[in-house]
Amino acid sequence: MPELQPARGTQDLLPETMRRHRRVSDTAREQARLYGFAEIATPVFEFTEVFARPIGEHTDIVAKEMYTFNDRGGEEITLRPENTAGVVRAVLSNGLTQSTPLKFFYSGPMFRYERPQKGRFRQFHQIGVELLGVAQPQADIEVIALGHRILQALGIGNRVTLDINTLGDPESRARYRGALVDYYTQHRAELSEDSQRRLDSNPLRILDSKDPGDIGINGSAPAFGLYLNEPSREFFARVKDGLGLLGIECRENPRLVRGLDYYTHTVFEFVTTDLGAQGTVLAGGRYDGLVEVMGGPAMPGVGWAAGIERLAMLIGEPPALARPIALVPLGEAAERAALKLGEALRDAGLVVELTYSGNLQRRMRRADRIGARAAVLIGDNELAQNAATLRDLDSGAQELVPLGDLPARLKALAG
RNA sequence: GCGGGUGUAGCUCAGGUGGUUAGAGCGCCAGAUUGUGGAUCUGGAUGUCGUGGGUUCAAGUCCCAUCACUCGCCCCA
Repeated sequence: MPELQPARGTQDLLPETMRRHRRVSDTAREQARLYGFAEIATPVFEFTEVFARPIGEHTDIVAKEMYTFNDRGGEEITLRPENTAGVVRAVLSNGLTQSTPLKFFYSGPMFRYERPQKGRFRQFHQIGVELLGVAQPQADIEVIALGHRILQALGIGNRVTLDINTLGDPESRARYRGALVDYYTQHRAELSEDSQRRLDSNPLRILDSKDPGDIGINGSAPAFGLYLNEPSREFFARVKDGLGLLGIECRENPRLVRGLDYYTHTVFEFVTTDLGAQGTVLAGGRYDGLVEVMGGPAMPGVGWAAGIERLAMLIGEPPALARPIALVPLGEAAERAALKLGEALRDAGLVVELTYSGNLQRRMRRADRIGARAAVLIGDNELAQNAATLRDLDSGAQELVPLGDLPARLKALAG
């Protein structure tokens, strides 16, 4: 074990970072609540099949990025690489399919065995929503609107753009995929090494290639529009219309292809150019076949997930913390009185920190360091009068205040 | 998994072509100020030079390996 380092791709969330994470997840949770999404939590690990089948055996996530191991009972377990499959499993396990629509919000850690990079970790955190049981495009529109609203609320609406595309229904997608395979197979030798591999694993991905040679070949690749059947075309048009109605700007990107097998119809990504190679900040789509693939009834679904780390890096400073009141006792009797006074002040809702050791000067310096709004000094003089010296640390003014008046006085200061 | 860059104090970084006890700023600690913080002044402590090998009379400095971070590819949030 390499000494005292965290395992590769993991990190400690120290208070400053944690506050940013909390700002992201709290904001998302609150906005999701306004749409009727209820928070749930599913296990951090599941039986491997829960992820392997729905995500797709040949996807990178399943083929090389899952933390999979056998537990002591011999079960094959996987740390969740994403949460949609877990949520669907929970829906099926708990018999929730009777009471659609289902609207869930979640927040928690995910795990992928990848080479770490800026905005990419082996343990990372996602917030996400899933809306199950609604086949209408209104579901797509609301889910995207919720993502949009969260980004706005976080103050980064102007740093991201929304890309949107459709993969059509399974029939359209299969026909298009067939056409692409035919086309690229004819040009197999000219394709980049990566794209030759993609041709076998996920041909739609070739459309998204950054290789200059591939881009040339893509120029005359068949367009999805020709293979979309009428219902799929109509569905996508209604999604776009709804977004327009809500004033949500988006860019139709026919090259937007999502990696997971379960997507159908709408796919979308909010992307930024401020995070290097990791541009995607919130992404998702519709997954109408997933529930059935996992052994449930035919049930449509749409959702998205967002990377908390990535969002936390984009947002500004979180709001300042409430400034504490510092208790500064001097002497044995005062220490005891301060302990009790602290509880009384906290009963009044004040943030109170004790200065634990040292002489007056040291304790006052400590009070200053923690950004205290005021210091409450208690020594023998004060005790004798059942009062305390209240010092305003911003103005430097101080006066003797009866203990009974302290909560009100401090609340006035803190407010 | 592939390719490039970086690794010296808690933090940000100096340390030409190898040469004695490895430096600065910030921060930290102590004092000036034994019932009063911030500012100032004075003094102090920082460290397996990422780790392990190698070359050399001598390695923070050169070589190899390894680990971590970082940028890009792949993929993705």
